[in-house]
Amino acid sequence: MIRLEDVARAAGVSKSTASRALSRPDLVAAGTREKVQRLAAEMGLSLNPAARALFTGRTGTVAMVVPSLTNPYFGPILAGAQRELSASGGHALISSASDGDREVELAASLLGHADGVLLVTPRAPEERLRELATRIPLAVIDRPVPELPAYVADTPRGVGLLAAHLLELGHRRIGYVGGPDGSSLDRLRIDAAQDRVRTAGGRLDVVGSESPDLDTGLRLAAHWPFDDDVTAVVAYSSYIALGLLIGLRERGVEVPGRMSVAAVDHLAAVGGNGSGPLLTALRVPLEELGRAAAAALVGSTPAPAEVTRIGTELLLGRSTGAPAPRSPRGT
Amino acid sequence: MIRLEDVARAAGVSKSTASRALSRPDLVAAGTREKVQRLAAEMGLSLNPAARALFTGRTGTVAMVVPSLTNPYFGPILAGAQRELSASGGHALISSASDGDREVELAASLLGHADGVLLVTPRAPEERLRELATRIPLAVIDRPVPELPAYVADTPRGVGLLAAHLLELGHRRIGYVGGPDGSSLDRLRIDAAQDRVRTAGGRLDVVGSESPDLDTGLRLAAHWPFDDDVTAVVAYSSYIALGLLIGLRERGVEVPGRMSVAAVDHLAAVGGNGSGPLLTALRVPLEELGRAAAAALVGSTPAPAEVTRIGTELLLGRSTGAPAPRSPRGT
DNA sequence: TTGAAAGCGCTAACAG
DNA sequence: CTGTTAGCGCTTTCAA
Repeated sequence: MIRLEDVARAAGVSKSTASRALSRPDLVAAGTREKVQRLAAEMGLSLNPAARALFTGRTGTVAMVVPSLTNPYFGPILAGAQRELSASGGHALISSASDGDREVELAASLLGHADGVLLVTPRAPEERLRELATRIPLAVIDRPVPELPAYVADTPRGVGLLAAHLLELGHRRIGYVGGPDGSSLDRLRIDAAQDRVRTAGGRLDVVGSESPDLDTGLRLAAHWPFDDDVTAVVAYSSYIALGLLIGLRERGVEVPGRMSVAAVDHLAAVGGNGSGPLLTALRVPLEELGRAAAAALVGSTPAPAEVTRIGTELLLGRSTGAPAPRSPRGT
Repeated sequence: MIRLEDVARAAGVSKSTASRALSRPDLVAAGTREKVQRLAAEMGLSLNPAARALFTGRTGTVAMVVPSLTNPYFGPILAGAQRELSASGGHALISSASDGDREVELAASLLGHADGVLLVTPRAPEERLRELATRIPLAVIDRPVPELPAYVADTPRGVGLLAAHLLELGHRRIGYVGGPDGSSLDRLRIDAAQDRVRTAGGRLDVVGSESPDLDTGLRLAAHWPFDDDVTAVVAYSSYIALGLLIGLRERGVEVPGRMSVAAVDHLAAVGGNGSGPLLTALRVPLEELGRAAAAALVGSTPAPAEVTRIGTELLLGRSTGAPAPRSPRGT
């Protein structure tokens, strides 16, 4: 590995001048500058990041902590953050934490390794997160933590749109498949949906704490957890929704004929061959979430310690339709 | 951030003794050792990784380069590698490279940041990869590169199993949906399937270069690319297979009644409620791939420069069955 | 505009 | 068993 000193010697200048020619070009004579830069490129100089970090105290790296690397929901978030980081010459450290304690522990252990930590849907108590933030720059994704820079997809608002759509189609009894207990965002979503549905004189039945898999959807379709008069279901995960769609159809329940299905993310809501996407869902700007949070962490100005909400968009697909008539009079 | 010197002072010893008490405890008197260790813990000492790396030349970090962070196929691989790394106190750097050039460029730029690089399904020419390996320790996942430590899922063998299964059910005309051009593994898979199918007097029809999405499957179901006498399809991605399953059923083609569908990975092959998994597929040990490759990179002994094949397992699901009779005599 | 020198925090020879 | 010392490669005062 070729060092600054090698280039300096080749250029016939001192280390200091070589260093300046690269990091503060305006401080050296044009001729010297160009010679050093050319040689650096030719010789393939790569400044030792450790030495650099030791002096500057900055690593150029941001760490991302996610609950799980296998959950496809986090992929786009990581991708967005990673793209933003490499655009500014930085790198992304990544790790997964099984629970809130491990999250905080991990983030703290990252102190000298990264300039900041991006916590994605962290589960530690707010107080611990705020305490952590006093030790290392923090940004949070998909959890609104007061007094911390947080970036959340405004899915509560989006679920309102979803509920409105279903109500407009005529549904009054709607099921909701919720996420892990203690997800503050899921609670907000449920509240938002409740509001709309109740206002319209309907009822929302909630089952909770389901994991975001196809499997969950298939299982729920097989062991139906809702009352028989439920005519539409919203799942917080599009994989659950897809599982429901497949499972219901396998059991002879037409979707959307007898049951409408919708999802709170758009990961599996694909396929618009003229007939519209497969699933009615919320388009959630996951990459943008990651990008914004990463930008907040690497930006020269400290990130504002406030919650930033990013809007979602209703994606009308062919998994929702008018409810089947209650008594088989029509058709 | 509290430094070694602070702890040394508090313990009334020199920096060197404090350093030794932590990294080579056997070289220090029991009393001193315990005092230093206790104080280090109490004061929350965290050794500066940059200083450490500057001296030792090792960062304790391994970089992983994947083609895409949004493709769910890579999640489990990353998870396996990351788990292995953190088990040995290391960290994982992550980035995605859009093409072969960028891959090599990226890996080279990682030189001082990571002790080694894990390339997942890299697309650069073998020669460039071998050249890269002379500059930084390398391990490759899911591409057999001679003279490099490579860990590949033996899906060619697995596809043979899949083909045998379909042939045994009575299928003779089988479709195959292949991946991006130039994937050496996919070529091997196609060859393996061809072999089996031809030997049994059947024919394999291949369409290629499809991206691994649900969407692709839906599209193919809508614009059927195979001859009408094809009675079974194998897709290299389970998301494509799932899309096919949904799309075909939506068009009234029963699966597996009129068309059998199978996949070369098990990501979407879920749901065994007594009736078996939704999809017939190959269980591919993705986490194990990541784990093994990461272990090779951090192990004290250099990784063997050879291809290690990891077996797959046939997962019989309810998306495959006997072909429908050609002429509608029976039933 | 440039060079000499100090030092970031740590570890490992080398004496004692 | 422990302390002193030097130095990893870089950046930045401080003088020239």
